[in-house]
Amino acid sequence: MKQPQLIQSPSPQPLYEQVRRLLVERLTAGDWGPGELLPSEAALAKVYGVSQGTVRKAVDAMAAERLVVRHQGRGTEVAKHTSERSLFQFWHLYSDNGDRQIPTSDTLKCERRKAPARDAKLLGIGAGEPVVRINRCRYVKNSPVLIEWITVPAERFPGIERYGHELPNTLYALYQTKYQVTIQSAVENLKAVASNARDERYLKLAPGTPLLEIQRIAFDLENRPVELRTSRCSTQHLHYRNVLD
Amino acid sequence: MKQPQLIQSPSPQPLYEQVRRLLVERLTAGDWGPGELLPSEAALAKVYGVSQGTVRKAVDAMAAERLVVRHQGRGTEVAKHTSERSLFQFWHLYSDNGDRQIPTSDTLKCERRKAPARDAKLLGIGAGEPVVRINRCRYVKNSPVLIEWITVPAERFPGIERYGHELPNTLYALYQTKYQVTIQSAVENLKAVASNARDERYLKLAPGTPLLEIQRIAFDLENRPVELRTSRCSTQHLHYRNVLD
DNA sequence: AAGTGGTCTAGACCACAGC
DNA sequence: CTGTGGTCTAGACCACTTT
Repeated sequence: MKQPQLIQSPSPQPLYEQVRRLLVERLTAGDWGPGELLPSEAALAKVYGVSQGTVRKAVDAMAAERLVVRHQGRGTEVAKHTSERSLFQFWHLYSDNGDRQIPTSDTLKCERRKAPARDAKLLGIGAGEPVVRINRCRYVKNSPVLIEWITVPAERFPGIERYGHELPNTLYALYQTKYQVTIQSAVENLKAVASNARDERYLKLAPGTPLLEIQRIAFDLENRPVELRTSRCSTQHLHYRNVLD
Repeated sequence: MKQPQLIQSPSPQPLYEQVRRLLVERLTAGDWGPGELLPSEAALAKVYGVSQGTVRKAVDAMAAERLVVRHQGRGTEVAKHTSERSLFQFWHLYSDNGDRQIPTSDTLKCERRKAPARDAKLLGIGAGEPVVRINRCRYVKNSPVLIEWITVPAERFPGIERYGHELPNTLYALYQTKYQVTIQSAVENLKAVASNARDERYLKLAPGTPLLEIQRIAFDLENRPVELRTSRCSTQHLHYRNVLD
């Protein structure tokens, strides 16, 4: 029988924070899968021996982090990596006319290899440990807009290289459903760079076109780095939008 | 005598939302200036005829928007545009070595003119209405890193063109202290572009260097657009960092 | 010591979803 | 109708800052 994991009132951490941590742990452990409903606030309050208001504050925090989605009258759902979420949280490229959509993908390469020192360091693994490297070209309305390289540790995604050209468009949904890895946050570094011959061939560009290069590190629920992604993008008809507030 | 502005319980808006709006209004009207303390939660609860918990939720929301800063034991302070805030909220360029600082500025031009149609539309004013246009070159450790053009409506910033070369480095603090305009949020659109002769002269670049162009629209407390800013930035030694979560 | 925000509780009532 | 989250209250106690 699972015990209510003693919680004490006079402690370094507020109660709602302790509850939040316990819930995130259980969520990470897979006690409730993406799309399922958490127990009701009243039930959780009883389990942890705190008031419903305290549970509420814990769940509010998780909702703010988009770990969970509240539905009045229905319950609180564990967040799923739908294409919606990918679009709103992880896709910042807009057409200049305002359109916005997840582009389609062509997988160019997908193979296992040893991690270069730099990638290994960023992923928090040992140099030379196996990673899978994916190269894709992505299209909006059948026009190529960017090429990207993705590196993930093979250990967290066993056999992912076998998907090859069958890799789905929204990788984060695959990570979540097939490998129980939920991408929770990311950091992107942007630079302007000149296109090289390879860019020009795939993106049909004139030599030396300025490109936007986006280097992303994506993190799981426990803030461990799980994916590196470099995208080189023509901004002739697109722009990267960022809201500061 | 100012009346507690009747608040009714069964209404389209939750009470805490009504309180929040009223507080933001008074804040916009200047009832409390940047750096001052709001009345205590208990006092506000009495004024508006609601419980302290409801005021708390309203103020929490304002704190989340960075309109206000809470200090346990001291009170709740109206947010100031310190260089700190400018740095954390509105400055996304990092040195590749990780450093980060507000660059110094040289004002190249600062003059009144009629708003071009495009700028007028973005600023929500009539075409041809007066604006002030500022051109600056900015430096990190005495190296030029970007040139920027800033356009503000003359009506909101009367006489700002007379600052000329005396314009301070952090304009948003000037807007707030001299013109009671608090920049609250902004939207940035980024593109990679090729440098032109002017860029190359000021930034000491080779012809056709790729630059990061950042177009920003900044909004005040009431979400009205009050500043347009275009920055062209060499990303040889800098990058634009964005955190997604 | 007095005043402030921060946490926590218990309980009431409302709005909505699903049976 | 029942169960869920959403709002609101009143009051207790704690932690911190200021006088």
